[in-house]
Amino acid sequence: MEVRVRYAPSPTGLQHIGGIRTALFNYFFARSSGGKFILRVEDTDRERYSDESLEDLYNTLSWLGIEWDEGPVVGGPYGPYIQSERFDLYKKYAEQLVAEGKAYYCYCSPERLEALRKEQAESKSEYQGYDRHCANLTAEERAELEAQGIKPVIRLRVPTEGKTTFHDILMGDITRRNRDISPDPIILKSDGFPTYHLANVIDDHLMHITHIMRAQEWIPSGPLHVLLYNAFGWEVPLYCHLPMVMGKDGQKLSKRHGSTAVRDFRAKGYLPEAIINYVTLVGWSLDGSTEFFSKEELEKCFRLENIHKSPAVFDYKKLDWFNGQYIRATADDKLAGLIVPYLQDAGFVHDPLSEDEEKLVSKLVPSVKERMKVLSDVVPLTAFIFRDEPVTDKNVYIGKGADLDKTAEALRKGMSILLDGVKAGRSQEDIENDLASLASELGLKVGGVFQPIRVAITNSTVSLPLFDSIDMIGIDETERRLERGLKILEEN
RNA sequence: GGUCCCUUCGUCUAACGGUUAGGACAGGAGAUUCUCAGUCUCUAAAUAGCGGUUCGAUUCCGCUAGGGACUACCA
Repeated sequence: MEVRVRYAPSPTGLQHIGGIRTALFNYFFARSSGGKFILRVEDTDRERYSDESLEDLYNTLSWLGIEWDEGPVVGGPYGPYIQSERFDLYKKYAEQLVAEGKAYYCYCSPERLEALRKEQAESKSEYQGYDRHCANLTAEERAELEAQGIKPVIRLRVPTEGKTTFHDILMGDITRRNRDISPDPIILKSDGFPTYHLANVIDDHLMHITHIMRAQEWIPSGPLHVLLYNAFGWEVPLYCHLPMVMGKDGQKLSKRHGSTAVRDFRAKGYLPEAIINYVTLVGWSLDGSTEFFSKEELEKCFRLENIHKSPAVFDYKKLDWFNGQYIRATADDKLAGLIVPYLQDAGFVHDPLSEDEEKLVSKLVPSVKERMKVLSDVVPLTAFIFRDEPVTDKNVYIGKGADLDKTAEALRKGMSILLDGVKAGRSQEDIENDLASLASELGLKVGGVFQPIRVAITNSTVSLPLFDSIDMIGIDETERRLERGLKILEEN
Protein backbone atom coordinates (compact mmCIF):
# COMPACT_ATOMS: atom_id res chain seq x y z
CA MET A 1 0.00 0.00 0.00
CA GLU A 2 1.33 3.38 -0.96
CA VAL A 3 1.89 5.80 1.88
CA ARG A 4 -0.17 8.96 1.53
CA VAL A 5 0.24 11.67 4.13
CA ARG A 6 -0.81 15.23 4.33
CA TYR A 7 -0.08 18.56 5.90
CA ALA A 8 -3.36 20.33 6.46
CA PRO A 9 -2.89 23.77 7.96
CA SER A 10 -5.57 26.37 8.32
CA PRO A 11 -4.68 29.77 6.90
CA THR A 12 -5.47 31.68 10.04
CA GLY A 13 -1.98 32.80 10.91
CA LEU A 14 1.62 32.68 9.82
CA GLN A 15 3.37 29.36 9.44
CA HIS A 16 5.21 28.72 12.66
CA ILE A 17 7.85 26.35 13.95
CA GLY A 18 5.38 23.79 15.26
CA GLY A 19 3.44 23.73 12.03
CA ILE A 20 6.37 23.28 9.73
CA ARG A 21 7.81 20.63 12.02
CA THR A 22 4.62 18.69 11.31
CA ALA A 23 4.96 19.47 7.61
CA LEU A 24 8.57 18.32 7.61
CA PHE A 25 7.81 15.04 9.38
CA ASN A 26 5.02 14.29 6.94
CA TYR A 27 7.15 15.27 3.99
CA PHE A 28 10.17 13.23 5.05
CA PHE A 29 8.04 10.23 5.90
CA ALA A 30 6.40 10.36 2.48
CA ARG A 31 9.74 10.70 0.71
CA SER A 32 11.55 8.04 2.70
CA SER A 33 8.78 5.55 2.16
CA GLY A 34 8.23 6.31 -1.49
CA GLY A 35 4.79 7.73 -0.80
CA LYS A 36 2.92 10.91 -1.58
CA PHE A 37 2.91 14.17 0.32
CA ILE A 38 -0.31 16.10 0.02
CA LEU A 39 -1.05 19.68 0.96
CA ARG A 40 -4.58 20.56 1.94
CA VAL A 41 -5.79 23.97 3.00
CA GLU A 42 -8.35 23.82 5.79
CA ASP A 43 -9.98 27.19 5.46
CA THR A 44 -13.32 26.45 7.03
CA ASP A 45 -13.02 29.18 9.62
CA ARG A 46 -14.19 32.23 7.72
CA GLU A 47 -13.73 34.49 10.71
CA ARG A 48 -10.04 33.94 11.10
CA TYR A 49 -9.11 33.29 7.51
CA SER A 50 -6.69 35.67 5.82
CA ASP A 51 -5.17 35.86 2.36
CA GLU A 52 -1.88 36.79 3.96
CA SER A 53 -1.80 33.49 5.83
CA LEU A 54 -2.41 31.50 2.69
CA GLU A 55 0.33 33.37 0.87
CA ASP A 56 2.63 32.86 3.81
CA LEU A 57 1.94 29.13 3.67
CA TYR A 58 3.04 28.92 0.04
CA ASN A 59 6.00 31.23 0.53
CA THR A 60 7.26 29.37 3.55
CA LEU A 61 7.01 25.92 2.01
CA SER A 62 8.67 27.03 -1.17
CA TRP A 63 11.44 28.80 0.73
CA LEU A 64 12.09 25.59 2.61
CA GLY A 65 11.95 23.62 -0.60
CA ILE A 66 9.08 21.41 0.50
CA GLU A 67 7.18 20.39 -2.59
CA TRP A 68 3.81 18.70 -2.45
CA ASP A 69 2.75 15.96 -4.82
CA GLU A 70 -0.89 16.86 -4.67
CA GLY A 71 -2.57 20.00 -3.46
CA PRO A 72 -3.38 23.55 -4.42
CA VAL A 73 -1.63 24.88 -7.51
CA VAL A 74 -0.35 21.46 -8.59
CA GLY A 75 -3.71 19.73 -8.37
CA GLY A 76 -4.17 15.99 -8.15
CA PRO A 77 -6.74 13.24 -8.56
CA TYR A 78 -8.71 13.98 -5.40
CA GLY A 79 -9.03 17.74 -5.57
CA PRO A 80 -9.89 20.39 -5.00
CA TYR A 81 -7.46 20.60 -2.10
CA ILE A 82 -8.87 23.74 -0.59
CA GLN A 83 -11.76 22.96 1.70
CA SER A 84 -13.79 26.05 0.93
CA GLU A 85 -13.96 24.79 -2.63
CA ARG A 86 -15.47 21.54 -1.38
CA PHE A 87 -18.26 23.29 0.48
CA ASP A 88 -21.20 21.24 -0.86
CA LEU A 89 -19.51 17.97 -0.11
CA TYR A 90 -19.49 18.35 3.65
CA LYS A 91 -23.08 19.39 3.87
CA LYS A 92 -24.10 16.35 1.88
CA TYR A 93 -22.25 14.00 4.19
CA ALA A 94 -23.53 15.70 7.31
CA GLU A 95 -27.10 15.44 6.08
CA GLN A 96 -26.53 11.83 5.29
CA LEU A 97 -25.69 11.23 8.94
CA VAL A 98 -28.82 13.10 10.00
CA ALA A 99 -30.91 10.97 7.68
CA GLU A 100 -29.41 7.88 9.26
CA GLY A 101 -30.12 9.17 12.75
CA LYS A 102 -26.43 9.46 13.58
CA ALA A 103 -26.57 13.22 13.78
CA TYR A 104 -29.25 15.82 14.40
CA TYR A 105 -30.12 19.45 13.92
CA CYS A 106 -29.60 21.74 16.87
CA TYR A 107 -31.17 25.16 17.24
CA CYS A 108 -29.61 26.25 20.50
CA SER A 109 -28.42 29.83 20.52
CA PRO A 110 -24.83 30.71 21.28
CA GLU A 111 -26.17 32.55 24.32
CA ARG A 112 -27.79 29.42 25.71
CA LEU A 113 -24.62 27.43 25.14
CA GLU A 114 -22.59 30.11 26.80
CA ALA A 115 -24.85 30.11 29.84
CA LEU A 116 -24.71 26.33 29.97
CA ARG A 117 -20.93 26.31 29.93
CA LYS A 118 -20.77 28.90 32.64
CA GLU A 119 -23.19 27.00 34.83
CA GLN A 120 -21.25 23.77 34.39
CA ALA A 121 -17.99 25.47 35.22
CA GLU A 122 -19.38 27.07 38.35
CA SER A 123 -21.09 23.98 39.66
CA LYS A 124 -17.92 22.03 38.90
CA SER A 125 -20.16 19.48 37.30
CA GLU A 126 -18.51 16.31 36.20
CA TYR A 127 -20.43 16.59 32.97
CA GLN A 128 -19.05 19.17 30.64
CA GLY A 129 -20.37 20.07 27.27
CA TYR A 130 -23.61 20.13 25.44
CA ASP A 131 -26.68 18.85 27.26
CA ARG A 132 -28.26 17.29 24.15
CA HIS A 133 -31.13 19.71 24.40
CA CYS A 134 -32.04 19.29 20.72
CA ALA A 135 -31.22 15.62 20.42
CA ASN A 136 -34.80 14.44 20.17
CA LEU A 137 -36.82 17.22 18.63
CA THR A 138 -39.95 16.19 16.82
CA ALA A 139 -40.59 17.18 13.24
CA GLU A 140 -43.12 19.73 14.44
CA GLU A 141 -40.75 21.31 16.89
CA ARG A 142 -38.11 21.59 14.21
CA ALA A 143 -40.54 23.11 11.74
CA GLU A 144 -41.46 25.72 14.30
CA LEU A 145 -37.84 26.65 14.98
CA GLU A 146 -37.10 26.76 11.26
CA ALA A 147 -40.09 29.07 10.84
CA GLN A 148 -38.47 31.44 13.30
CA GLY A 149 -35.59 31.67 10.89
CA ILE A 150 -33.09 29.97 13.15
CA LYS A 151 -30.26 28.41 11.22
CA PRO A 152 -29.41 25.08 12.83
CA VAL A 153 -26.09 23.37 13.27
CA ILE A 154 -25.65 19.63 12.91
CA ARG A 155 -24.38 17.66 15.87
CA LEU A 156 -23.02 14.13 15.91
CA ARG A 157 -24.66 11.73 18.34
CA VAL A 158 -21.96 10.45 20.64
CA PRO A 159 -22.86 7.20 22.37
CA THR A 160 -23.10 7.43 26.15
CA GLU A 161 -22.02 3.87 26.67
CA GLY A 162 -19.01 1.90 25.55
CA LYS A 163 -15.50 2.85 24.63
CA THR A 164 -13.68 3.96 21.55
CA THR A 165 -10.12 2.92 20.79
CA PHE A 166 -7.68 4.02 18.14
CA HIS A 167 -4.20 2.87 17.44
CA ASP A 168 -1.28 5.25 17.42
CA ILE A 169 2.01 4.14 15.94
CA LEU A 170 3.97 5.87 18.68
CA MET A 171 1.58 5.72 21.59
CA GLY A 172 -0.01 2.32 21.08
CA ASP A 173 -3.72 1.90 21.71
CA ILE A 174 -5.52 4.85 23.16
CA THR A 175 -8.90 4.13 24.63
CA ARG A 176 -11.49 6.51 25.85
CA ARG A 177 -14.92 5.97 27.34
CA ASN A 178 -17.53 7.42 25.04
CA ARG A 179 -19.11 9.28 27.95
CA ASP A 180 -15.85 11.18 28.26
CA ILE A 181 -15.97 12.42 24.69
CA SER A 182 -17.29 15.94 24.67
CA PRO A 183 -20.94 15.25 23.99
CA ASP A 184 -22.44 15.75 20.60
CA PRO A 185 -19.95 18.02 18.91
CA ILE A 186 -21.00 20.29 16.10
CA ILE A 187 -19.92 18.94 12.75
CA LEU A 188 -21.64 21.46 10.51
CA LYS A 189 -21.88 25.09 11.52
CA SER A 190 -24.91 27.28 11.01
CA ASP A 191 -23.17 28.98 8.13
CA GLY A 192 -23.04 25.65 6.33
CA PHE A 193 -19.31 25.21 6.77
CA PRO A 194 -18.05 22.03 8.39
CA THR A 195 -16.04 22.11 11.58
CA TYR A 196 -12.52 20.74 11.57
CA HIS A 197 -13.59 17.27 12.66
CA LEU A 198 -16.02 16.63 9.84
CA ALA A 199 -14.00 18.18 7.04
CA ASN A 200 -10.82 16.52 8.19
CA VAL A 201 -12.33 13.05 8.35
CA ILE A 202 -14.16 13.33 5.04
CA ASP A 203 -11.14 14.68 3.20
CA ASP A 204 -8.67 12.25 4.69
CA HIS A 205 -10.92 9.45 3.57
CA LEU A 206 -11.64 10.83 0.12
CA MET A 207 -7.98 11.63 -0.44
CA HIS A 208 -6.95 8.13 0.64
CA ILE A 209 -4.73 9.32 3.44
CA THR A 210 -3.01 6.34 5.07
CA HIS A 211 -1.20 7.94 8.00
CA ILE A 212 -2.35 10.90 10.01
CA MET A 213 0.66 12.62 11.45
CA ARG A 214 -0.28 15.61 13.53
CA ALA A 215 0.63 17.16 16.86
CA GLN A 216 -0.25 15.43 20.12
CA GLU A 217 -2.65 18.19 20.99
CA TRP A 218 -5.05 16.31 18.71
CA ILE A 219 -5.03 13.10 20.72
CA PRO A 220 -8.17 14.00 22.64
CA SER A 221 -10.16 14.33 19.41
CA GLY A 222 -8.91 11.01 18.08
CA PRO A 223 -11.83 8.96 19.44
CA LEU A 224 -14.30 11.45 18.05
CA HIS A 225 -12.77 11.08 14.61
CA VAL A 226 -12.97 7.32 14.90
CA LEU A 227 -16.67 7.68 15.74
CA LEU A 228 -17.05 9.70 12.58
CA TYR A 229 -15.23 7.13 10.44
CA ASN A 230 -17.43 4.43 11.91
CA ALA A 231 -20.57 6.46 11.30
CA PHE A 232 -19.65 6.67 7.64
CA GLY A 233 -18.51 3.06 7.57
CA TRP A 234 -15.00 4.06 6.52
CA GLU A 235 -11.70 2.50 7.38
CA VAL A 236 -9.76 4.38 10.05
CA PRO A 237 -6.28 5.48 8.96
CA LEU A 238 -3.18 4.96 11.06
CA TYR A 239 -2.42 7.65 13.57
CA CYS A 240 0.93 9.02 14.56
CA HIS A 241 0.70 11.83 17.05
CA LEU A 242 3.81 13.94 17.07
CA PRO A 243 5.43 15.26 20.24
CA MET A 244 4.65 18.89 20.92
CA VAL A 245 7.15 21.69 20.49
CA MET A 246 7.44 23.63 23.71
CA GLY A 247 8.88 26.95 24.84
CA LYS A 248 11.51 27.41 27.55
CA ASP A 249 8.82 27.35 30.21
CA GLY A 250 7.48 23.97 29.13
CA GLN A 251 4.34 25.36 27.58
CA LYS A 252 3.31 25.01 23.98
CA LEU A 253 5.61 27.18 21.88
CA SER A 254 4.02 30.53 21.10
CA LYS A 255 4.86 34.12 20.27
CA ARG A 256 5.63 35.02 23.82
CA HIS A 257 8.63 32.68 23.76
CA GLY A 258 10.15 34.66 20.89
CA SER A 259 9.80 34.44 17.15
CA THR A 260 7.82 31.48 15.97
CA ALA A 261 6.85 32.55 12.47
CA VAL A 262 9.17 31.04 9.90
CA ARG A 263 8.90 34.29 7.97
CA ASP A 264 10.55 36.10 10.87
CA PHE A 265 13.41 33.63 10.99
CA ARG A 266 13.90 34.11 7.30
CA ALA A 267 13.93 37.89 7.68
CA LYS A 268 16.57 37.71 10.39
CA GLY A 269 18.79 35.69 8.19
CA TYR A 270 18.33 32.07 9.10
CA LEU A 271 19.07 29.68 6.27
CA PRO A 272 16.44 27.16 5.22
CA GLU A 273 19.00 24.36 5.60
CA ALA A 274 19.54 25.27 9.25
CA ILE A 275 15.84 25.53 9.99
CA ILE A 276 15.13 22.18 8.37
CA ASN A 277 18.05 20.51 10.11
CA TYR A 278 17.29 21.79 13.57
CA VAL A 279 13.52 21.64 13.48
CA THR A 280 13.62 18.03 12.33
CA LEU A 281 15.82 17.23 15.30
CA VAL A 282 13.14 18.44 17.65
CA GLY A 283 11.36 15.22 18.51
CA TRP A 284 13.34 13.02 16.16
CA SER A 285 16.87 11.67 16.06
CA LEU A 286 18.67 9.12 13.99
CA ASP A 287 21.23 7.77 16.42
CA GLY A 288 21.91 10.36 19.07
CA SER A 289 25.18 11.47 17.58
CA THR A 290 24.60 12.53 13.98
CA GLU A 291 23.88 16.26 14.03
CA PHE A 292 23.97 17.39 10.45
CA PHE A 293 21.40 16.33 7.94
CA SER A 294 20.69 17.78 4.55
CA LYS A 295 17.16 17.77 3.30
CA GLU A 296 18.14 15.08 0.81
CA GLU A 297 19.55 12.87 3.54
CA LEU A 298 16.42 13.24 5.61
CA GLU A 299 14.35 12.29 2.60
CA LYS A 300 16.16 8.97 2.77
CA CYS A 301 16.75 8.20 6.41
CA PHE A 302 13.65 9.51 8.14
CA ARG A 303 11.88 6.74 10.05
CA LEU A 304 8.73 6.87 12.10
CA GLU A 305 10.32 4.64 14.75
CA ASN A 306 12.80 7.39 15.56
CA ILE A 307 10.15 9.89 16.49
CA HIS A 308 9.97 10.51 20.23
CA LYS A 309 6.98 10.47 22.47
CA SER A 310 7.86 13.23 24.88
CA PRO A 311 7.49 16.92 24.17
CA ALA A 312 10.64 18.85 23.31
CA VAL A 313 11.71 22.38 24.15
CA PHE A 314 12.69 24.51 21.19
CA ASP A 315 16.21 25.81 21.79
CA TYR A 316 16.83 29.10 19.98
CA LYS A 317 20.51 28.98 20.90
CA LYS A 318 21.00 25.66 19.23
CA LEU A 319 19.27 26.93 16.11
CA ASP A 320 21.71 29.84 16.16
CA TRP A 321 24.58 27.42 16.35
CA PHE A 322 23.26 25.40 13.43
CA ASN A 323 22.75 28.54 11.43
CA GLY A 324 26.29 29.69 12.10
CA GLN A 325 27.54 26.31 10.98
CA TYR A 326 25.56 26.50 7.76
CA ILE A 327 26.73 30.04 7.09
CA ARG A 328 30.33 28.93 7.47
CA ALA A 329 29.67 26.03 5.14
CA THR A 330 28.29 28.33 2.48
CA ALA A 331 30.59 29.25 -0.42
CA ASP A 332 31.80 32.85 -0.33
CA ASP A 333 30.19 33.96 -3.55
CA LYS A 334 26.88 32.46 -2.58
CA LEU A 335 27.07 34.05 0.85
CA ALA A 336 27.81 37.40 -0.75
CA GLY A 337 24.55 37.13 -2.63
CA LEU A 338 22.72 36.31 0.59
CA ILE A 339 24.00 39.28 2.58
CA VAL A 340 23.48 41.91 -0.12
CA PRO A 341 19.78 42.40 0.68
CA TYR A 342 20.67 43.16 4.30
CA LEU A 343 23.23 45.73 3.26
CA GLN A 344 20.69 47.26 0.93
CA ASP A 345 18.00 47.38 3.59
CA ALA A 346 20.43 49.15 5.89
CA GLY A 347 21.04 51.69 3.16
CA PHE A 348 24.72 50.77 2.98
CA VAL A 349 24.77 49.94 -0.72
CA HIS A 350 22.69 50.58 -3.78
CA ASP A 351 20.18 48.34 -5.47
CA PRO A 352 21.52 47.17 -7.81
CA LEU A 353 25.09 47.15 -6.58
CA SER A 354 27.66 49.35 -8.26
CA GLU A 355 30.79 47.67 -9.48
CA ASP A 356 32.80 48.99 -6.56
CA GLU A 357 30.18 47.85 -4.11
CA GLU A 358 30.20 44.43 -5.67
CA LYS A 359 33.94 44.18 -5.13
CA LEU A 360 33.67 45.48 -1.60
CA VAL A 361 31.00 42.96 -0.71
CA SER A 362 32.99 40.00 -1.95
CA LYS A 363 36.00 41.39 -0.10
CA LEU A 364 34.23 41.55 3.24
CA VAL A 365 32.60 38.13 3.06
CA PRO A 366 35.52 36.04 4.38
CA SER A 367 36.08 38.06 7.52
CA VAL A 368 32.40 38.51 8.24
CA LYS A 369 31.57 34.87 7.58
CA GLU A 370 33.23 33.57 10.73
CA ARG A 371 31.36 36.03 12.87
CA MET A 372 27.78 35.65 11.79
CA LYS A 373 25.07 33.63 13.47
CA VAL A 374 22.38 35.11 11.28
CA LEU A 375 22.74 36.96 8.00
CA SER A 376 21.51 40.22 9.49
CA ASP A 377 24.60 40.24 11.72
CA VAL A 378 26.42 41.57 8.70
CA VAL A 379 24.91 45.00 9.29
CA PRO A 380 26.44 45.86 12.68
CA LEU A 381 29.63 44.05 11.69
CA THR A 382 30.22 46.21 8.62
CA ALA A 383 28.54 49.46 9.62
CA PHE A 384 31.89 51.19 10.09
CA ILE A 385 32.64 50.74 6.41
CA PHE A 386 29.56 52.57 5.24
CA ARG A 387 28.86 54.95 8.11
CA ASP A 388 31.44 56.98 9.94
CA GLU A 389 30.28 57.72 13.45
CA PRO A 390 33.39 58.46 15.49
CA VAL A 391 33.64 57.56 19.16
CA THR A 392 34.08 60.78 21.10
CA ASP A 393 34.36 59.29 24.56
CA LYS A 394 38.11 59.14 25.26
CA ASN A 395 37.70 56.32 27.77
CA VAL A 396 36.61 53.97 25.05
CA TYR A 397 40.04 54.28 23.41
CA ILE A 398 41.91 53.32 26.56
CA GLY A 399 42.89 49.67 26.78
CA LYS A 400 43.23 47.60 29.91
CA GLY A 401 45.96 48.84 32.22
CA ALA A 402 46.57 51.99 30.17
CA ASP A 403 45.80 55.64 30.84
CA LEU A 404 44.92 58.58 28.64
CA ASP A 405 48.46 59.88 28.09
CA LYS A 406 49.93 56.50 27.29
CA THR A 407 47.00 55.73 25.00
CA ALA A 408 47.49 58.97 23.07
CA GLU A 409 51.15 58.23 22.73
CA ALA A 410 50.43 54.66 21.66
CA LEU A 411 48.07 55.91 19.02
CA ARG A 412 50.46 58.59 17.75
CA LYS A 413 53.38 56.22 17.43
CA GLY A 414 51.27 53.23 16.49
CA MET A 415 49.52 54.95 13.64
CA SER A 416 52.72 55.96 11.97
CA ILE A 417 54.08 52.44 12.23
CA LEU A 418 50.83 51.18 10.79
CA LEU A 419 50.42 53.75 8.04
CA ASP A 420 54.04 53.69 6.96
CA GLY A 421 54.08 49.93 7.06
CA VAL A 422 50.96 49.49 4.99
CA LYS A 423 52.04 52.10 2.47
CA ALA A 424 55.45 50.50 2.19
CA GLY A 425 53.82 47.15 1.61
CA ARG A 426 55.33 45.48 4.65
CA SER A 427 53.82 42.24 5.79
CA GLN A 428 51.03 42.22 8.29
CA GLU A 429 53.11 40.10 10.59
CA ASP A 430 56.00 42.55 10.62
CA ILE A 431 53.74 45.45 11.38
CA GLU A 432 52.08 43.49 14.14
CA ASN A 433 55.46 42.72 15.64
CA ASP A 434 56.43 46.36 15.60
CA LEU A 435 53.19 47.33 17.26
CA ALA A 436 53.78 44.70 19.90
CA SER A 437 57.27 46.06 20.49
CA LEU A 438 55.84 49.53 20.80
CA ALA A 439 53.50 48.26 23.45
CA SER A 440 56.27 46.83 25.55
CA GLU A 441 58.35 50.00 25.14
CA LEU A 442 55.43 51.94 26.53
CA GLY A 443 54.90 49.40 29.28
CA LEU A 444 51.53 48.44 27.84
CA LYS A 445 49.90 45.19 26.90
CA VAL A 446 49.44 44.74 23.18
CA GLY A 447 45.82 45.65 23.59
CA GLY A 448 46.89 49.05 24.88
CA VAL A 449 48.19 49.85 21.41
CA PHE A 450 45.64 48.02 19.34
CA GLN A 451 42.62 49.33 21.15
CA PRO A 452 42.95 53.03 20.29
CA ILE A 453 43.84 52.15 16.73
CA ARG A 454 40.86 49.86 16.48
CA VAL A 455 38.44 52.35 17.96
CA ALA A 456 39.72 55.14 15.72
CA ILE A 457 39.37 53.04 12.58
CA THR A 458 36.24 51.01 13.26
CA ASN A 459 34.49 53.29 15.72
CA SER A 460 34.05 50.34 18.04
CA THR A 461 35.89 48.21 20.57
CA VAL A 462 34.77 45.08 18.80
CA SER A 463 35.44 44.79 15.15
CA LEU A 464 36.66 42.75 12.27
CA PRO A 465 40.40 42.10 12.29
CA LEU A 466 42.33 45.34 11.99
CA PHE A 467 44.04 44.74 8.70
CA ASP A 468 40.86 43.50 7.08
CA SER A 469 39.13 46.64 8.26
CA ILE A 470 41.82 48.85 6.80
CA ASP A 471 41.60 46.98 3.57
CA MET A 472 37.91 47.64 3.38
CA ILE A 473 37.83 51.35 4.02
CA GLY A 474 41.11 52.05 2.22
CA ILE A 475 44.35 53.56 3.40
CA ASP A 476 43.33 57.19 2.92
CA GLU A 477 40.19 56.85 4.96
CA THR A 478 42.18 54.92 7.55
CA GLU A 479 44.65 57.76 7.85
CA ARG A 480 41.89 60.31 8.17
CA ARG A 481 40.17 58.37 10.95
CA LEU A 482 43.42 57.76 12.82
CA GLU A 483 44.28 61.42 12.78
CA ARG A 484 40.87 62.34 13.94
CA GLY A 485 41.13 59.78 16.72
CA LEU A 486 44.40 61.27 17.86
CA LYS A 487 42.84 64.71 17.85
CA ILE A 488 40.01 63.47 20.05
CA LEU A 489 42.49 62.05 22.54
CA GLU A 490 44.70 65.12 22.58
CA GLU A 491 41.92 67.66 22.95
CA ASN A 492 42.00 69.91 26.08
C1' G B 1 -12.85 19.87 37.89
C1' G B 2 -12.76 15.72 34.10
C1' U B 3 -10.12 12.82 30.29
C1' C B 4 -5.71 11.61 27.98
C1' C B 5 -0.38 12.00 27.18
C1' C B 6 4.66 12.63 28.94
C1' U B 7 9.28 12.07 32.58
C1' U B 8 17.95 10.42 31.14
C1' C B 9 22.74 16.43 32.32
C1' G B 10 19.85 23.54 32.21
C1' U B 11 18.18 22.08 26.77
C1' C B 12 17.94 18.38 22.46
C1' U B 13 19.10 13.37 22.82
C1' A B 14 22.04 7.94 22.85
C1' A B 15 22.39 3.44 25.54
C1' C B 16 19.53 -6.12 22.79
C1' G B 17 17.83 -6.10 30.90
C1' G B 18 24.69 -6.22 31.97
C1' U B 19 28.48 0.74 29.55
C1' U B 20 33.30 4.41 33.81
C1' A B 21 25.23 6.29 31.42
C1' G B 22 27.71 8.49 25.34
C1' G B 23 27.10 12.90 21.92
C1' A B 24 25.51 18.00 20.86
C1' C B 25 23.93 23.14 22.35
C1' A B 26 24.29 26.40 26.29
C1' G B 27 27.88 27.21 30.79
C1' G B 28 33.12 27.24 32.85
C1' A B 29 38.75 26.99 31.91
C1' G B 30 42.73 27.26 28.50
C1' A B 31 45.22 27.77 23.47
C1' U B 32 45.11 30.60 18.86
C1' U B 33 51.94 36.43 20.29
C1' C B 34 44.85 42.65 18.01
C1' U B 35 39.15 43.01 20.14
C1' C B 36 34.85 40.15 18.94
C1' A B 37 33.75 35.90 16.71
C1' G B 38 35.46 31.33 14.72
C1' U B 39 38.49 26.99 15.50
C1' C B 40 40.91 23.44 18.86
C1' U B 41 41.61 21.22 23.86
C1' C B 42 39.86 20.43 28.65
C1' U B 43 35.84 20.68 32.33
C1' A B 44 31.23 20.50 35.12
C1' A B 45 26.37 18.52 34.59
C1' A B 46 21.25 13.48 34.34
C1' U B 47 18.34 8.20 34.78
C1' A B 48 11.86 12.47 39.40
C1' G B 49 10.53 9.41 44.09
C1' C B 50 8.92 4.75 46.16
C1' G B 51 7.83 -0.18 45.60
C1' G B 52 7.97 -4.67 42.79
C1' U B 53 9.81 -8.59 38.67
C1' U B 54 15.02 -10.20 37.94
C1' C B 55 21.43 -12.90 39.37
C1' G B 56 21.23 -7.84 37.41
C1' A B 57 16.96 -2.44 36.05
C1' U B 58 17.73 4.06 32.65
C1' U B 59 15.38 -0.04 30.19
C1' C B 60 9.64 -4.29 32.26
C1' C B 61 5.20 -3.56 35.90
C1' G B 62 2.56 -0.65 39.76
C1' C B 63 1.90 3.62 42.75
C1' U B 64 3.16 8.72 43.94
C1' A B 65 4.86 13.35 42.41
C1' G B 66 5.67 16.85 38.62
C1' G B 67 4.75 18.73 33.71
C1' G B 68 1.68 19.16 29.36
C1' A B 69 -2.56 18.88 26.03
C1' C B 70 -7.68 18.89 25.39
C1' U B 71 -12.42 20.06 27.40
C1' A B 72 -15.49 26.41 21.19
C1' C B 73 -20.66 27.21 15.66
C1' C B 74 -10.94 27.67 16.33
C1' A B 75 -8.14 24.51 14.06
